[in-house]
Amino acid sequence: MTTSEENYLKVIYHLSNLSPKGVNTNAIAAMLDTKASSVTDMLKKLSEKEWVNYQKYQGVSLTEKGKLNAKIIVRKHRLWEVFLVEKLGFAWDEVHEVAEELEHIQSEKLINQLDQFLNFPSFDPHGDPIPNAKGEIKKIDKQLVSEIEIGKTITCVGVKDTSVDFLQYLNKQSISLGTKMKVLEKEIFDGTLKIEVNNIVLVISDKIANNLYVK
Amino acid sequence: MTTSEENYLKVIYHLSNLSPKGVNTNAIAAMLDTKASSVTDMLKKLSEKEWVNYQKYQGVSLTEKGKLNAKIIVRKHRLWEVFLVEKLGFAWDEVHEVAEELEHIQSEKLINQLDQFLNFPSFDPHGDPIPNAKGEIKKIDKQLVSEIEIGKTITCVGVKDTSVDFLQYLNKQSISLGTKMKVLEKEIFDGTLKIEVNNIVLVISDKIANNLYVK
DNA sequence: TGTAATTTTTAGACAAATCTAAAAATATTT
DNA sequence: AAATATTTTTAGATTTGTCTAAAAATTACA
Repeated sequence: MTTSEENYLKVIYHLSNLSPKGVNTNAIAAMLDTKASSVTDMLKKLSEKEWVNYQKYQGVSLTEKGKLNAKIIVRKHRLWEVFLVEKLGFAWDEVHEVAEELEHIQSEKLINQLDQFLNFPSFDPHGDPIPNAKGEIKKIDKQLVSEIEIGKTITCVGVKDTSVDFLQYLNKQSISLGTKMKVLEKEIFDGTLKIEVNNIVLVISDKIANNLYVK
Repeated sequence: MTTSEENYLKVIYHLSNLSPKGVNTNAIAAMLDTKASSVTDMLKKLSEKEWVNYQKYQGVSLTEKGKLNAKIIVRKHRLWEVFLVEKLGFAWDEVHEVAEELEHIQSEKLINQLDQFLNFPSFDPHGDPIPNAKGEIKKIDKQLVSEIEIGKTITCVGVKDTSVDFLQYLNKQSISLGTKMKVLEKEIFDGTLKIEVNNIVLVISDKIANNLYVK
């Protein structure tokens, strides 16, 4: 499997959660920062290898084989992220780019030994679940801050957006996994929230509230 | 720098030690398992980037810039080998292939943090020196077993050939870095040696004796 | 439901790294 | 030094993944 093929499978896997009936060519192109025509070419190739179900103009979905492959790549990505943070002292906003490269290293032994070395972690530094060697994923129930009712005390367990900008915003507010907070007030007009974090009252936009997972 | 360019630089670097006046096209092709014509193409490209001194039919040598780049790749390769053996429990005959992939990951921070995590090792699992971040290499004096005079007691400090076949031969004889041995007898006719290792008398061919470093 | 807008695909081209086959340069041998 | 052998380079083709521009299909909407 080439690096390019792996990137396509991973993107289709992630987009499948949002549009389960079929992923659009343009959506894939946007995620991979490439052109729709390039996506079409690759979809034909992936289809021949039977990793995706593809019919002209109808979007794609992963086959079982393709889904397993995708999960293995996600597994590798997230395990490397844990390694970078836990062992090499990277911050959670510094790991993505490097993990994008490391996830393509081909060695089953490497990844299983790494898993063991890290003590079989279930979640990566952004709170996302790590598939096991069979591709099985342990799900936890989590909600977006925007869905929490007023007065509840909650704990940060993950982020939906893992962009550097968002993570660095959270750094600035000293919010990380495990941080406790309380929803004080909701503004109906624009979805703005007032929350208490680290003994400070913070106003967060609906965009923030829609990208922070809590329990 | 592409993976392919990095592989060429690394090979030219290693071959330069053997033929300092200029590395041959065919020698590079043999090392990279490719054709001479492909090598010529790449040499032109490397020359344009000023990483090698190249004149048609005259062989190549690395420029200072090229040599530094090559040493950084060697540094990465050897640090990853240490990681695989020390942290992930790989054997010394299992690391080469994976390190060949890992050496191409592009992140200065990654490699310097890894160096620190491993406690700034000076040698890889085969006894080869690890260049520091500036490309400086600590040399130790070591000799081939074939050069040792009869009666001397010596310690294994490295291997010249790092092929799986040779390393597994050494495994079979329980020879690893740090193993002590004594040269008992030399056969003039074919260079065969009798040595004492692990309280056993062992007959080794001149090929073995020419690939095992001791001190 | 027919027209316009959008999405997707096709056709043909390009860059990187490789290959084969043939030509050119260098090295070796007699 | 001429003939032969070897090494290296050139010329032209191939593969992978990408691109642009145009055509085709689908979707939106008036």
